Amino acid sequence: VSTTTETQETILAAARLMVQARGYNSLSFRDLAKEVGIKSASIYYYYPSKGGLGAALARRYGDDLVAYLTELRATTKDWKACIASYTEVFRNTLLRGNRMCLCGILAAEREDLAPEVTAEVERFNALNVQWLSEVLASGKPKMAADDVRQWALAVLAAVEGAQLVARGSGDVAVFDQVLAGYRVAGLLP
Amino acid sequence: VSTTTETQETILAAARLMVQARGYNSLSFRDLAKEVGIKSASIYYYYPSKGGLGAALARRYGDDLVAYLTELRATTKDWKACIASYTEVFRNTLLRGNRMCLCGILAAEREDLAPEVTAEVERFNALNVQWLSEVLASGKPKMAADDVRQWALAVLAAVEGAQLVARGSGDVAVFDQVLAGYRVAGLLP
DNA sequence: ACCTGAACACCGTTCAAGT
DNA sequence: ACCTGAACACCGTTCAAGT
Repeated sequence: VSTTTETQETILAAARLMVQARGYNSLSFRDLAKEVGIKSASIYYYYPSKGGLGAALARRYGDDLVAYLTELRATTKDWKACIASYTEVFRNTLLRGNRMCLCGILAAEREDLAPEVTAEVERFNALNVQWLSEVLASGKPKMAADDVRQWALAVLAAVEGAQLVARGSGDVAVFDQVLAGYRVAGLLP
Repeated sequence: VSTTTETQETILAAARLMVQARGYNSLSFRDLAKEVGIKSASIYYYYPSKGGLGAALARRYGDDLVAYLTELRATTKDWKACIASYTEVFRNTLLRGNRMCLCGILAAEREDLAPEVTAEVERFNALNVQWLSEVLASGKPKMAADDVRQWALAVLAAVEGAQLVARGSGDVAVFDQVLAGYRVAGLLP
């Protein structure tokens, strides 16, 4: 159980937006500190290193998504609507300044990540596969558990890929077109 | 028509591997120069800036892929075998040091790219969609051209996503599992 | 034509010092 | 408890100078 101070929250929020927009490597402690209103050296009072901040960032990102998805599943009965809301999350990220899923962009930068950050990225993927598996299984009750899991992993990868290519094109319409293609193929309901 | 010197080729080859492994932002001119056997300032004799090198890198990457794919299509009649070889290219990239498609990792770093580099990333995507469209159309001759193109774009995004998630997991088996999921869904033949 | 050392403003990080 | 300035070795880039 960890508590965070107000300053820590400000740091996390600002850093998240910066990393989603420009990547982990481009995150400058001096720029981040300027945004928060402190000096770059002060960040080290709250986080031991850039890796430490990155890990906290990824963990919080996963926690927030799980909170949203849990709530979504509790209030939305239709599994197809659940999947639609799921993909909408990734779409909205693009809409907000052509940003990427935090863990998607971290995956691309894997070789530069501290082990603690890599671990959080893997946890994030596992969380997504878990939730997707539950939703997909509720839609196809007769499907074998292993097949459902494989499907869930494919959905995660496909949506991350759609976001990556759309971002590279700088055009949300590409995201929509790719997802339409997934639906025609039967990957998405 | 542009010719490249021997030194330029050495720079391009070394830089490609470095960017695929660690990303564009992490590419250090000092490290690159050390690899080539010159000083970092000398790179500016061949390329006007990091952006200029990045653009040359992406263009060459696209050219090389097109050359391979054209040859592949000329020698392989079966469209399913063509698609299988296509995905194999991405798989092999992962196998060589957990590397990523150059333009995939550049797409993730889009906000930090010079406009000339972004343009090359978009060209790369277009090249892939074009080739995939031709192959898929040969497999489904009755499908409408727009639908084929949408399918092709979906395949590109899906494979890029599979690579991204697999790299984040540091495990090629994830790539294989995702692709198996695509095949079951019908996205891949 | 091709290469270099030295300088510039940047970066993450450390640390002794301030309140 | 919280913050800072100054220093370290890095970075891309420039440029005058070398052969």
